[in-house]
Amino acid sequence: MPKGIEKTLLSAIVEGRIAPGSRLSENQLAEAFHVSRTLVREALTRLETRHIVSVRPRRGWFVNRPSAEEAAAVFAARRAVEYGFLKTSAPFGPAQIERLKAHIAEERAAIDAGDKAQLTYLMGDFHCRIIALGGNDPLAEIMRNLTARTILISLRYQPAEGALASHRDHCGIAGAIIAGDMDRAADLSLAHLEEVEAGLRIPDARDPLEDLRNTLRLDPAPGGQGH
Amino acid sequence: MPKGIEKTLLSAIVEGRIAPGSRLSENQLAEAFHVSRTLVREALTRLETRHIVSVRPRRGWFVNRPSAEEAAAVFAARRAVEYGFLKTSAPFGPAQIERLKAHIAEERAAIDAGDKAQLTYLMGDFHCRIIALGGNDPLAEIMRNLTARTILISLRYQPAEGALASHRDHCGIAGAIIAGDMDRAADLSLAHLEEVEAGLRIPDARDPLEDLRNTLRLDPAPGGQGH
DNA sequence: GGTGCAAGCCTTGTGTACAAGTTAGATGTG
DNA sequence: CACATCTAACTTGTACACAAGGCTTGCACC
Repeated sequence: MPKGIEKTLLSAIVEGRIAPGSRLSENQLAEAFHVSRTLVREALTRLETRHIVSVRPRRGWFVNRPSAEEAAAVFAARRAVEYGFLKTSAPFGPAQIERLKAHIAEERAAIDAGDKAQLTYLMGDFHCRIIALGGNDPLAEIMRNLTARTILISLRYQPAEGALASHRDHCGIAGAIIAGDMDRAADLSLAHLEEVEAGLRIPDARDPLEDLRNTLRLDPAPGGQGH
Repeated sequence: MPKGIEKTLLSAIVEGRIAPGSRLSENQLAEAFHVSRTLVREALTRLETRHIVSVRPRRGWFVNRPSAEEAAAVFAARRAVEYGFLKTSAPFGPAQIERLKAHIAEERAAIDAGDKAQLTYLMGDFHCRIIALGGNDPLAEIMRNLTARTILISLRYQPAEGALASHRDHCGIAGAIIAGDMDRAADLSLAHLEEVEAGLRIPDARDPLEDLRNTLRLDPAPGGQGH
């Protein structure tokens, strides 16, 4: 059961329904899931090990708001993992290529529909699925976690969408993979991630105002507080 | 406090004091750590998310015994991560090189001392420290987890030590890094990991006897049960 | 002797009670 | 009115109690 709670919470977070910085009350969650705090705590603990949420003692659980340093590190980690995966992988087979094409189509559909949250999710999921298609579970899980953290970063620092540009990049990467040119795919991936990172609006770290704002804005409330 | 329990348990496991397959009793651990089962469970849950232990419902917690498939996947993941890290990293500076040399010296000392468990630990830690020296925390944590799993694999499948050969490889990789040739270091790393994996004594998967033995050997008892 | 069954012990799973600490708001005081 | 202080409500932290299911062992029966 707690695995389900973890999954549900994570979905809500990466799909943008719970904003970074939100407080997650054990009691409210327990009530919402119709379980005791015990299971909620287990789920939150699991998410903490994945760096999705963190707890401040006696204060509460909060959805992580990645710092500029953490954001840079996560992007660098993604570059290393994705580049390493593509460079050490054999070219994809027909079945894998088919599913890759399916994802690209999904992205285009989301763009046409104009669903921003869904789009943010799909943009991250692209990289995830590529690795998942490789069939390496540990690596896929690593990528899932990094992607989730990336979404937290995007939600915090990416006001406008470079989504269209991302989609173009994705098409290029997918094209290289489909052509069997993993080396080119790796290079394109690297460039793509650098471009996305460069597009983030990360405020000047030495601006004391930013820290102040973070300190003051404490609990944006996770959702409606039913009757 | 539970973080400390997690750390202590993990140390005991990766240093070979608790064998893969051992059962970890919540009650015994609670008694040993002078805490309630609650905190022990939290620590075990954390280790479960890291794929170090797993729980079989109403049966107990067990230190993971990686299957042949999992072992292959973990090695492939390590290759991707390590290769990607080296390929996307800038050459090391003097301070980093110094600490790299220190590790090599440590390895040699352990070899001379002949401490097999310590050696297994250091052999894995080499790759860990390289990435840690890069200063990327998320990637370092990923590598720590993969390394821990690799140790479980080694403890299970590596009867004799290719430790000397590994040390030679490590010297070569370190040498390339020190020379500032990250590309060569990456290639050497790849070859090294392939060699280590090839040296594993993984039994024929289609041998039913192996599965039987796994099924039968249930709980080798985690340690002495004295008071 | 062999076999099936059942009771008791031991395991984890989950809920609940209380302890410790933080925050917000009311209240009294200058 | 401004400000310090104290109290009350709410947070997580931890222990504990009980529930549910699995394994072992002893016993009855064939």
